[in-house]
Amino acid sequence: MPEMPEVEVTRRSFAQRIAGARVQSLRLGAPLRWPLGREPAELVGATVGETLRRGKYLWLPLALPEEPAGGLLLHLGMSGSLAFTAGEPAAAGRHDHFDLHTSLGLLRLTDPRRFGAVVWAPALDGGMAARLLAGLGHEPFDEALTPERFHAALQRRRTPIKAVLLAGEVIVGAGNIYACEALFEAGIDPRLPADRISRPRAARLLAAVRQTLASALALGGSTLRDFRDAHGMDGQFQLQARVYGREAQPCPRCAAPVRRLVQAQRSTFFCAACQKR
DNA sequence: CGGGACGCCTGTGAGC
DNA sequence: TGCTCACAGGCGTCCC
Repeated sequence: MPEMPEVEVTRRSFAQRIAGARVQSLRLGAPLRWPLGREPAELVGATVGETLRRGKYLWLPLALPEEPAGGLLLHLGMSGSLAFTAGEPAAAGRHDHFDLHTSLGLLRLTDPRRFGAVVWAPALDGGMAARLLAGLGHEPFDEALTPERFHAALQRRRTPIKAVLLAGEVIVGAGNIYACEALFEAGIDPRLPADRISRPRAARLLAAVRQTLASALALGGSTLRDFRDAHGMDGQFQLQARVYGREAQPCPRCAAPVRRLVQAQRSTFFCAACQKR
């Protein structure tokens, strides 16, 4: 699934319902991206805290009686989704690779491609979690990320702006869909080296990223194939994508055909007429 | 070091 | 119908 809106929509759809639950058992399916890093039996009896999000990661705090708090860092990879169900859980299917049975219900990770991860860490800023989160940029709605700072960060990269957005080292959360959409909204050619973007255009891009992500959040994210929130609901943003997945269709602004090219091994969709270098 | 390619996996849809 | 191929929302790692 997995850009920031989908992860955040998922978080909101189960965080309140699982908070305070007592862990009863864990079930691991096929290996995910990394090993759990902890004996599952040792987590039985832990109390679930408030689920947080950092970038496209979720942090599920688990308080154990006999040791300082730790938790599970979850990532949904390309094809993962989480479901939280109270009551009688369905039997695990072939793509269900992590089950957290609790006193309030079952949190289940379904991930056909298994690029996702569930990793134990002693703290959000410790162990494996610290390593994985170390290089992340600002949260998109972090007010500390001013247009000036955004522009200054872009000035330090010569890579195409699309790749800079995807890398998440300046600003996290925009994956392939939203990076394409934000660049379209800002009228910026995805091939433009980041350091050639003027201050006013950087400000416009930052606003476009925020507006695109906010819009996707409001629409429950994008469901291209498998994304569902933890209630099993589809997202709707994909229905209003302006360029993503629309190769050869008319640009909604100028009617020129939307083009596709490959950058950093990923498809980029854009309008060569509206998006300027 | 910045920047780019690779690989992890499975599923789906297009084209033949 | 059945096969092969390209492609898919991410990201850590390795190489130059």
